[in-house]
Amino acid sequence: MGKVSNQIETVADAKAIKVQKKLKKVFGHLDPEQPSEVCPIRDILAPVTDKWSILIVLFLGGYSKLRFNQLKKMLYGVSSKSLSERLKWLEKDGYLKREMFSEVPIRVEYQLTDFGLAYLEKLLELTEWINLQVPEVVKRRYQFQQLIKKKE
Amino acid sequence: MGKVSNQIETVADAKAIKVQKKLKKVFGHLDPEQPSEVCPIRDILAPVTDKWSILIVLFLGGYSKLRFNQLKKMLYGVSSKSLSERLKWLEKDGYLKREMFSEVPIRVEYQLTDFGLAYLEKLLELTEWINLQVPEVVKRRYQFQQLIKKKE
DNA sequence: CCGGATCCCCAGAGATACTG
DNA sequence: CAGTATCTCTGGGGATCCGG
Repeated sequence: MGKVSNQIETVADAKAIKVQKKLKKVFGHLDPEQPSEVCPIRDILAPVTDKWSILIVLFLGGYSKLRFNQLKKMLYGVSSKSLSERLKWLEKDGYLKREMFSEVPIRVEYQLTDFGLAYLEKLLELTEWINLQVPEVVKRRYQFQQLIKKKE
Repeated sequence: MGKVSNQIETVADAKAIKVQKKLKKVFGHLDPEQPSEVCPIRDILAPVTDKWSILIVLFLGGYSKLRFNQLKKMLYGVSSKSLSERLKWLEKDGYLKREMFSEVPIRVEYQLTDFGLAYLEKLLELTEWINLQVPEVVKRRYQFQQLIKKKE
């Protein structure tokens, strides 16, 4: 039994070592004392993995072009301020382009760039996977809640 | 030229239609008036795509088991409160398991579950991709900043 | 001592009203 | 219509405390 346990540990450790190599590439720094100037996760990825940014990219993927208020309706619950900020950020990093038409009333259209489309692909892989996991996660949350209740 | 333009639009639209089909699966509701009870993005995915959660999963992937303060050092900048909350959330949803050893001093180890390892795989795909994009994003941010300065 | 929990405080998100 | 301005207030960080 100890042998089996050891084998399992070895497999897990071998896996961990592979991941560590990838981590070094991604972080550049695994030493917290000497963080690299730009952390891919903290500075590049995380700012566009929040709820609104993900929804913006997915909906722009699904509709090609969308106006400000069209997006706002689809992302029900978002404030003008948050939507505006998220759009500005996504534009700044090159995920989407903003086109303004000086008509009356004014019209502004947002559309994914090639870079945005590449990000969309990654997001679709992630969202399709999570979609399959929803029932299990909901179940686990419920079970966890029951455990808390028992303790009280 | 109009013809070329139309072709491009057609290609983009065909792409959009494909994405729309996937969106319907992921959202369950594309009608904001009738949002589904559980939105995979808002309720299941987004809570674990924040900066700290991503880093936690990646580091647990790289080290198999980690104690609270080990994690805290690796995630330099995180507060005990935030780390504690994120760990609790990730445990609740089944990404990791928490093992407590009633020694003196107390020892608590965190380790990814199979579900957590599956999520790790998805995160690695995403982070390896973003890692390749870092230079371009940094460049675009700089250029955007220059544009703002010019306007001022 | 370690792993949090608690309290306090502030930046940032949200709601509302307003404007080019 | 597409945002800003303003106010509010919650969520997250820092410091401190505490049970095991």
